[in-house]
Amino acid sequence: MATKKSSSQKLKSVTPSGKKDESFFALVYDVVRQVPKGRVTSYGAIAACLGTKLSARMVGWAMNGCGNIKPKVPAHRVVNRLGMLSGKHHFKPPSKMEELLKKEGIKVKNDQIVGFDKLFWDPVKEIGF
DNA sequence: CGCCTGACGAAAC
DNA sequence: GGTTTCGCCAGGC
Repeated sequence: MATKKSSSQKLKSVTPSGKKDESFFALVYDVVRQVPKGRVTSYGAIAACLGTKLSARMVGWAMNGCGNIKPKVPAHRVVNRLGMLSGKHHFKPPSKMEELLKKEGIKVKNDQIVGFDKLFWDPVKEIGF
């Protein structure tokens, strides 16, 4: 690759120049895609990062097409504030979510992320909004 | 054009 | 202290 990842690539909302047509749906996908492997985040954190913290529901709702989006969105890294795999039931194979998380080094016990507190990845802190 | 739903979150009871 | 309900915002029918 010619360019080597320009250091911190802050996507910060998709506003190239007034082209926010992507709806915040794409924004959610972008943020989730930036989640490092072995890390997890919560819907509310993403929502807050986008500015819609008033409605974390929209974030999860945006994932409605998680299997319909172009680049694969690691929706399995997104869980609710409790660290529970709330969206696992929406995956093609519900167990796929735990499998992916376990593969990344994340332990899942009883549909809940073990050490969610340390694995928690805050987009607002990393991206800075 | 209007009602309902929706993978959360926090407050209220 | 656990359970329930409302609230947010936006899209789908």
